[in-house]
Amino acid sequence: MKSNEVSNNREIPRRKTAEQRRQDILEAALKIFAEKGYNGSTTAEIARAAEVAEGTIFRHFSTKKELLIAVLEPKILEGLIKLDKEYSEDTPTEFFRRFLKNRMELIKDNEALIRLMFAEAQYHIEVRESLFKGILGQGISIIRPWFEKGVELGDFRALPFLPTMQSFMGMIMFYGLFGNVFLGLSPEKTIEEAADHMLDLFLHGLAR
Amino acid sequence: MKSNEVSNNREIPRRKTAEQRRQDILEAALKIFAEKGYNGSTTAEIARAAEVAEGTIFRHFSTKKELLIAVLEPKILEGLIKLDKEYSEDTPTEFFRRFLKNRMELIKDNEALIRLMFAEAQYHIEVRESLFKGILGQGISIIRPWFEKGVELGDFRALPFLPTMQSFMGMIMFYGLFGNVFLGLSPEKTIEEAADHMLDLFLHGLAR
DNA sequence: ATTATAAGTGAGTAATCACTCATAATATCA
DNA sequence: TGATATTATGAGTGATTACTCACTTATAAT
Repeated sequence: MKSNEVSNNREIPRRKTAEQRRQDILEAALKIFAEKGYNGSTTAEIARAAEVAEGTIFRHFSTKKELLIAVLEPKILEGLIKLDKEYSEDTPTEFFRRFLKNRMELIKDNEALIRLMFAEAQYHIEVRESLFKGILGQGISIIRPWFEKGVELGDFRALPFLPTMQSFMGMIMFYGLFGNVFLGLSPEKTIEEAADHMLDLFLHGLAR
Repeated sequence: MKSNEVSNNREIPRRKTAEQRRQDILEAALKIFAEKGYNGSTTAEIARAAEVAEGTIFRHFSTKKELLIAVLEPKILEGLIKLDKEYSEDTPTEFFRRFLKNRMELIKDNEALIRLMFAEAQYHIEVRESLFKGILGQGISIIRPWFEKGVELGDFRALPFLPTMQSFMGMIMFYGLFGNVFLGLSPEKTIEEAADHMLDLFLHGLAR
């Protein structure tokens, strides 16, 4: 019988599964890393936050850096897949609205993770590559056909694709990562509102 | 007579001025910090890069953190002032073009500094404040009257100021900090071209 | 029950780090 | 030319850190 199955009246400690421990450590590591940066965090502190002994970390991850990679690597793609069921009946404009909202929500939901990713991407090549493949690259390749469709239909102007996307991504990223911190925007604004404003600006511009 | 003044034929070491030494250290520190981050850099390494003894660093800066602050603090405002001579004859649109170009050049010229600043702003309040006051805040306050003038003249739509600026700043920052790295944009494109494209997009939008 | 395996622990370790300080080198002043 | 002040030096220091390992505890297999 599996020992974790049913409560019996013996008063004995029940151990979490190895997988659960791993998750505890990952969760704690994300928290600490996001707070203090990779080099500013200690394995002792992470262990404390995860409520495990320091040695336990190294049973699950052979080095601190491997822990960082594990924190960043897998989660990224989770939220991206949804969009891949192509709503092929959408107009390009409708697609952009959906995409924008999805990304803004994704960023808000994983703010610590993404912030950490951008910060550490500066110093670790692996992270940089992961960031490009995971967030920026995926976004670009999903958008591209819709962009081109929009141009064909005459809905969009035939602007150069990559520079245009760079600006678009910049708007989104900056909103999620720095917006509320630096510009003191009212946080009670919903993502919905913010997304609508950004889309309006992106599609129609500031000029009358 | 000042000892550093004229070359004489005695073969003796000439000491740099204290100020010059300070600059050497600051320059080296910027390089190393930008490369590896604050916590990833060691004072020994900075000393080596500056070609001074490690102790010398601490004669000029009492702590490593003070060195970081000194690296970031003063330079920021240098490039900003130019714009303050108000070209009051400009149209709002012309102002935005000038502003955009100025900021993009400023970012390109100080890429390491600004990249470092954004990275460390996550972890040090002083840096965060300095970033807001120095780059983002200044930009916002310079733009505002021109934005309002543009709305009054009927050149611009009456969009909410801060969210609009957030997107604008996002486009600029992302271009400077991540654009070439992540999106593989052709680096032979001049800033001029990039700025013109960004302004076009910002003013008129993607939609036809 | 007994044994075998997997998982957890935390004191210990070698390396590294920011910072100090006694000494030396250079510059300034009398 | 000395006397004094300023700046530079780098070996030394205590604190911190990532990682190890001998050992304990829990679970699975026989």
